Amino acid sequence: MTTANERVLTIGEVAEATGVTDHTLRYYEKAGLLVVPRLANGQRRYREMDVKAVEFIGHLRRTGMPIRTIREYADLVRSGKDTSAERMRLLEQHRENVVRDLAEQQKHLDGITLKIEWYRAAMDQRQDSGAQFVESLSSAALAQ
Amino acid sequence: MTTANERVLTIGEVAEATGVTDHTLRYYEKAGLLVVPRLANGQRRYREMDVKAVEFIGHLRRTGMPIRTIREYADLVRSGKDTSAERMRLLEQHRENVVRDLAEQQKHLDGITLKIEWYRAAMDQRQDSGAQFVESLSSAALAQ
DNA sequence: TTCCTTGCTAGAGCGCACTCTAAGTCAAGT
DNA sequence: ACTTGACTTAGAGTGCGCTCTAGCAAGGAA
Repeated sequence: MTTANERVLTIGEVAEATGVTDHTLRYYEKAGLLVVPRLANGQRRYREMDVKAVEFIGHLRRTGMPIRTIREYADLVRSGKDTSAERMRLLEQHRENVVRDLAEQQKHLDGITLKIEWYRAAMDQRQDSGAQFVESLSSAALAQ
Repeated sequence: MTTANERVLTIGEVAEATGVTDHTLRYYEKAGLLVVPRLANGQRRYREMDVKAVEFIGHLRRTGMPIRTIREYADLVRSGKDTSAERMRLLEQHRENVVRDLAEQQKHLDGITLKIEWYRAAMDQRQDSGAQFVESLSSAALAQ
């Protein structure tokens, strides 16, 4: 079922390929996110699936999933039992969180955009009608 | 120009109103994000504009602007000079960063959604055709 | 008066996710 | 034989943004 002569990568090659430092790769492994096979001398050799796992961990991390939750997911994957339902539930829960966060960030971004537009209006105004406007602008900038 | 009898709030009231703890409000002040007037006995009294500032800081923080950058902005606001152009530039720079981050997060979210759909397909498959599928599912879950 | 609440300061502590250091192993190249 | 470079470990250190503690002061209610 498994392909016998799979191409394997050193930790340095995986770091290069994924943009995750070798330090962090070891850290992920120690944290239980990965289990990577070793040579007799102890060196790690990453299979294609390990690299894919690192990439998927990237998706989870960069959407704000904490290491400990990724670990829970990884534990489910390795439990031997069929935990697909739980894993799916965990991912769906996370997706909901991310969608909510994105919406919230968008709202905060709108607040910032409004302020930028206010600045632009203020500066246009000043160009038309002299420096008078500047005073109220200064005090209002963090406040308004 | 300034309204004389403005309503002022204690730190506790501002904490209540903004959802930022009193500890954090003091921390923000120490970090140079706020300058809040005091009573003779040293207690803070927040004006309407201070509360607005806290809220705007919230927009910046929750879109990932570091404290030190918010401090730069606050310093510009308080510099006395007309720094509106710089302030606007700083905010626009931040907005660009946020827009880029949001797009990137969306991409990572898509990767997660794909995996969820893969699980759903796998589970549907299993329902149709027995447990055979489960094996490959387990090993592929972090990898695929 | 005594208690309770709310405030103050300086500074320590925390949780997170890395990030780096020290000291060593190993294999290949010159 | 020696150097180089990539790897190994355990564990310390870092940066960020809070978060909390200790010890004190002031004001109002019972």
